[in-house]
Amino acid sequence: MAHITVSVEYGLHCLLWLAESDGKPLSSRDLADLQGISHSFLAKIFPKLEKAGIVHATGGVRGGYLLARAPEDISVLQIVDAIEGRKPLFDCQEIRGRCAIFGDPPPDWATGGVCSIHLVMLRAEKAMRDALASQSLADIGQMVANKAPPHFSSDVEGWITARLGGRLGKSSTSSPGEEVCS
Amino acid sequence: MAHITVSVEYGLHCLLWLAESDGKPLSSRDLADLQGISHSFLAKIFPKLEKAGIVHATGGVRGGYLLARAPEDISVLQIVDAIEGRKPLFDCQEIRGRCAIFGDPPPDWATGGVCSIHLVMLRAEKAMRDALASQSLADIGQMVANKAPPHFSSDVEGWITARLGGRLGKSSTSSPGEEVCS
DNA sequence: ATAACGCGGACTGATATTGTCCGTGTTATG
DNA sequence: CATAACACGGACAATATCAGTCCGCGTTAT
Repeated sequence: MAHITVSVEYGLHCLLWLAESDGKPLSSRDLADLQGISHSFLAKIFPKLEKAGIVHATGGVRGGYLLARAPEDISVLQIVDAIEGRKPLFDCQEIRGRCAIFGDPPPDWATGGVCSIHLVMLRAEKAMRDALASQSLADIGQMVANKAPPHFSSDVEGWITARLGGRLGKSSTSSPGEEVCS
Repeated sequence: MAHITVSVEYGLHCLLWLAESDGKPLSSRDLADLQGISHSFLAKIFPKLEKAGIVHATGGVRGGYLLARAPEDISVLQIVDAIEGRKPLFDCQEIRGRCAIFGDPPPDWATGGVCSIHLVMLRAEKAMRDALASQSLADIGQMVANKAPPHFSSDVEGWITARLGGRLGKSSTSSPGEEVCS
C-alpha cells in the first residue's frame, strides 16, 4: 500500500507483455493467467489505460488489447498517471493560515502564494515525476530482454498460440519462433 | 491521504516554530493551540521526533520541546523519515517470478537482481528523497521569514510569554520584542 | 500535594486499496 | 442464428492505513 500501487505494477507488467507480443491482441484474461494475477482486478485497470490512449481495445470473441503507441513513446509516468489519476505526493492543509495570532480572515502575507512547506514537497514530487518521465516502456523492456535467455521469446510465443486455441501444429512450448524473437 | 501525510505537515510546522522561538521550550499543547490543530494528535508525533534526535524533550510542569540540533543541520528528509518511518514509494510484489511459463521454482535469471520495474521506481524514489534532503529546516524558515512583516516576531513573542503564564507586565500582543526578532 | 508536562497503548471513524461478482453490449465462430 | 469470449461498468466486501480521541503512567516545577 505504497504511493505507487500494485495496480500500476500489474499494468506495467502487462504492458511489457503487450510490447513483446506485438501483432495479436491479448485479452486481460490471457495476461492475468500468464502472470498468475487476478483477472477480475486486472479487468479494472485496462479501461484506464485505454482511456489514456496507451492501449487500444478490440471487443468480441477474439478481442483483447494492443499497444496504441510504440513502447518508446510510452513513459512510465504516463502509465502511472493513467492508472492512479495524478495523485499528489503531499496534500497541503494550509496550516499557516490558522495561526492563533491572526484574526479571521488571516492576513494576506500569511496566505498568499504557495506555502513554503508545500513548495518543498512540490519540488520533490517534480523530481520523482521527472525520473518516471525519463523512462519509457521500451527502456524497461530492454532491461528485461537482456536478462532473458534466447529461447524465452519462442517459449512465450508457444504459450500464447497454444492458449489462443491455435491448433496450427504447435501444441506445446519449445518450438522455434521467428516472429517475436529479436 | 497522500504519501507524505499530515503528520509530517504538522511536524514541520511545529519545528518551524521551535526554530523561531529559541530558548524557552514549547509544549505540544502550546504548539497545537498556536496553530489551531489537534493536541492529541500532535502528542503522537513528537515522541517520534524525539527518538530520531531532532528535538529534545523536557518533562515536568514547565517542560516541552527544543530543537536538538541547529535548523541548518535538520533536513526535511530526516523529518519525513522520523515521522513516517522510511515508507517505500513502491512495494514490489515480484510478479516476474509468477510467469505461467516458468516451473516452480522459477529460473534464476527471472528472479535474480532487482526487478526492472522496481529499479525504475527506486530511482524515482531516490530523486524525491534527494530533493527532500537538499532542503533544511533553516531554508524553509528563511522563506517564511521573508514573507512575514517585521512586527510578527514580537507578536509571537508576546503570545508565547502571555501563554506561559508570564505575568511580567505583558498581557497582550503588540508589545515590542527585542529577543527573537532578527 | 497538585497540576502541567511527556510517553505509550487502546480505541474509533473515515478513506483508499484490493479484490470479487454480476449485468450489458459487442463480435468472431460453429 | 446461437453461443462463447471479450470489454466495460457498477455494486459490493475485506483489509489496511490514516487521523484523531481518550486514558493511565511517571516526572517535575510550583
